[in-house]
Amino acid sequence: MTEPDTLPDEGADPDSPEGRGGAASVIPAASPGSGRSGLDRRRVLGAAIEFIDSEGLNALTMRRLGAHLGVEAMALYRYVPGREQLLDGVVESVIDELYGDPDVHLGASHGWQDYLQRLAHGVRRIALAHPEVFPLVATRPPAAPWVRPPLRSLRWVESFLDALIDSGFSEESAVSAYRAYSSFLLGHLLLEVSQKGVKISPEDQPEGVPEAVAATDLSAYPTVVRLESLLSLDESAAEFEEALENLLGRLEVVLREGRTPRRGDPRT
Amino acid sequence: MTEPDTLPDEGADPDSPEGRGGAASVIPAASPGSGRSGLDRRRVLGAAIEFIDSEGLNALTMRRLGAHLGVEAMALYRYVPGREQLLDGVVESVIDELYGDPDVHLGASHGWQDYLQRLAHGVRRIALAHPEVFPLVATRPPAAPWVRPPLRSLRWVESFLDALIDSGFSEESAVSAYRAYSSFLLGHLLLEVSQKGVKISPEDQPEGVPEAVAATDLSAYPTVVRLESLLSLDESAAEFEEALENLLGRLEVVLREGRTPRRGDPRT
DNA sequence: CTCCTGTCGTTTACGTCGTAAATGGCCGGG
DNA sequence: CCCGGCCATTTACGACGTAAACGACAGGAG
Repeated sequence: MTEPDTLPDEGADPDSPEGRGGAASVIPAASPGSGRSGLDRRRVLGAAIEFIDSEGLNALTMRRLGAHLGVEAMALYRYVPGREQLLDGVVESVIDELYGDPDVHLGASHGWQDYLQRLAHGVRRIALAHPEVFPLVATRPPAAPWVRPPLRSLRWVESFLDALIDSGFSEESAVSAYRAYSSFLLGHLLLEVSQKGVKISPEDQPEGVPEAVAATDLSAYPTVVRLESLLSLDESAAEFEEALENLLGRLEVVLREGRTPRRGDPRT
Repeated sequence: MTEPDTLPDEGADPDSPEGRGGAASVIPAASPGSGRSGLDRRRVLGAAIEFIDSEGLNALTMRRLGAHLGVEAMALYRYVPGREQLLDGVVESVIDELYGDPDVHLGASHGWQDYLQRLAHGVRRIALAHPEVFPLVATRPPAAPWVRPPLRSLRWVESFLDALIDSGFSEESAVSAYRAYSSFLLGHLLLEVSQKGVKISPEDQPEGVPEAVAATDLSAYPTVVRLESLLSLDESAAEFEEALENLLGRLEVVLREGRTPRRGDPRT
């Protein structure tokens, strides 16, 4: 399964925003002249993403977004029906970045494992590029109960199912794989970005006295204290990779044995 | 009423709110008389949870919560510093319901697998009892980077690590298990509640003409259409169980082989 | 050139929000 | 009896989302 080249030696995360060519970056903006004014739905959505990335989700208001675009708040309503739909548009735009990622393919031309691996890393790249937006991707109610985050578009669901079915999966197995894959991506990536957020977010504490900070009393939790350095290690990339490979392994068994795994079946 | 009969055999979900004795239910409220007035931090938090469960997260405002308690909004500020901290308190209260769950233990007295299984189901019960609150549990920035949702309290982290270490896991394996377990819980439960939300949420559309509804054009997605019935099946309980068992299986291997699994190691 | 019509951003306005500050009722100990 | 502390209310302010009316300006038709 070749796989997209992987980690050189230690550390370097291939999905981190700086660590790659530049897919999963900002929206190019539609207008040809692309000068200052000339609003546009794409531009509004792009500015919203940019704004959330840099100021945080809570800071996004119609008025401020307007100001960011050099325009009054009400001008935005010509391109977006309201704030909620603006956020929906943001979510849609962000996952649409997948289409622009040259490493992610819509079909399983190099095998389903390659397909799933590339797709997973593509989504991870997006999550890491927009850590403040990803929780929105994760929690906004999907259009239909069977469109699951983070692959929130019919087109990707279709692509996913086709890829697996074309590769020999039964329809049941493909659907069940879709569910397992969604859970896996959502859990790992949401945890990873929420953790990333905490590294900076605790609203810069301009403590006059850096000593005696309000560090909660840890004496009741000796194990946590003892393992603090282990717990603080950021192994996101390795964990992601390992969980992904485990999932692929499970699916391989399902494919080989041609069945949907069921409770009560004898193991392996 | 020993449960309103529900699905007879196949489906009965042991974690669904009706399907159990009654752990993971509302807060008992502290005051003995427990009549009308006599505000209280516990009561405020309890009312907030109740309110979110019944009206949705977006509907919660200080003023409305006040009204719900028969009180003006400003009265709440005597018990809670502000809206954000109110939400933090809600999250904390909700996971504290774990302590009241007789099926969840703090130690691994019946083996680590029993411990993890009970804990997982306890959290799932909470998620299903408060589907509108759970996204908050999942996305609120945690206190420290190594306190991961959904087990957002030092006490549970301590309990988790101790349980595994006491059962023979190395410190590294215990930490790595903690991470994998968190991802698993978060992904599955968030997906499950978000899906549950969609079943009802699409703001009741009082369409005059039930025909020709704005159903998006599905003709471009034949596989999705063909598999719609499969996709719509709600197999949450089984998926959860299967993924949990798979995780336990992985951990068993880690424990037996006394190592932290690493990329590149020969597979089983 | 003038006028008409459509597009698009601005102005104004309203109701609601979170919350700081001042106010007022009540209650138990001197 | 009064009086200080507790605790809910009242009042007030700035920011928010958005409905509605209002210009400003462009380009085609006469």
